[in-house]
Amino acid sequence: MALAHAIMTALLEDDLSGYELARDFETSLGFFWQASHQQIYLELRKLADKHWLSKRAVSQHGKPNKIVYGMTRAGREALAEWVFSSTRNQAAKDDLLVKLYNLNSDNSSHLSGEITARREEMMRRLYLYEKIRRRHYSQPETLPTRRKGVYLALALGIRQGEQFLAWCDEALVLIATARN
Amino acid sequence: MALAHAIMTALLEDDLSGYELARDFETSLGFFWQASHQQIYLELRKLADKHWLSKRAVSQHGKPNKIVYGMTRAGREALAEWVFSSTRNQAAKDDLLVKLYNLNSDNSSHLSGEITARREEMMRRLYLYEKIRRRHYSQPETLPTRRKGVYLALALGIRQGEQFLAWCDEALVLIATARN
DNA sequence: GTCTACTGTGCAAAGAATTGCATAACAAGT
DNA sequence: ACTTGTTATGCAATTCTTTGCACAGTAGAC
Repeated sequence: MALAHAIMTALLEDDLSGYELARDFETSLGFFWQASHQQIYLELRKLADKHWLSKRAVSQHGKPNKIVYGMTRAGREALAEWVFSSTRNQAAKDDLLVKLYNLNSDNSSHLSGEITARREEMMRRLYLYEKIRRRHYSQPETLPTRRKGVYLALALGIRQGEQFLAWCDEALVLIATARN
Repeated sequence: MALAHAIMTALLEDDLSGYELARDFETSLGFFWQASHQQIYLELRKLADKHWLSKRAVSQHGKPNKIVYGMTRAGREALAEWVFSSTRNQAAKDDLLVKLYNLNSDNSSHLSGEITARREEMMRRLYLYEKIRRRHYSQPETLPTRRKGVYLALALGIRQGEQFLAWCDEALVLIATARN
């Protein structure tokens, strides 16, 4: 049920269409909960059927029309309640680490390549994170409560990201010695 | 397809039954790829049907009989090939972070509790990690290639785990100030 | 004897997620 | 005119994962 709640969380402050949500998911909440547009559109319809979201068509000029969703009172209540539910231990699924268990001299250069690619992706992401932090969260203690939570998610992303970069460097060095 | 490959990876060195695999998944590879026993049993049967795994019944005394699976030549080849496939960007789904986006004075003490619980779980896990590292991976440079890969997965787990602990402390402090 | 815990394997239904495809309005460039 | 790119929404099939249940043998405690 968490996708539904992630979507509602994203709609807490702004009403958004499926397309806008899907795009936002690539940059903010989506860092902590990925979803494809198919999933999002389907879930939005389900949530509207449940009356946790309201739905309205918006005509646009210069662009196709869109359907904008917003939180209802029932939705807000359901979301608030969900926060109190017990959190299941998270996913933790990473192909790359499973692949590393299979490291050998044949695949070491391929795996180095994968790690390098991941490193670069993480660099880009960290750059974004840092930009957001500087811009909106430079003084976390003074933020209103809800924003403190958002800051903390960001802070974890930054910590983990930086650690990941350091790990990539360690890994690349160690794998390089394995190639001989 | 990655569950199949995670299972085969676990079977690279030892032949195991579904039960043993499920148990091992809770402590080693399972740190990077979680799976329930239902999933594992099903996947094992599928893999045996595909002839990527061999299957043999083993009678035991003092315990129910079991079915032990082992890698076949075809399985090893398929696994080796899979390592070269492109790795999709990983899951990244964490309820707790979505919940943090909903932080407010009502739920702050609940969320502190969740974070505390996570922190303790991570402490236990780190303790395990460190034990394994000291015991088997104290000198990574001298390990045979494959073991270097396993070490690297462990090293990432340790780095991320330590960072997570630090983050929990940061979060608990910040949330405590939010409660007022 | 009965209860609890551990070992061991499995089915079935529901829910979540991926993959591939399909459609369509409009803008801007060639 | 034609192609490319962005905005915008959706269906269908398949695969993956979770949840709940079921069965069964053995050991040890009470």
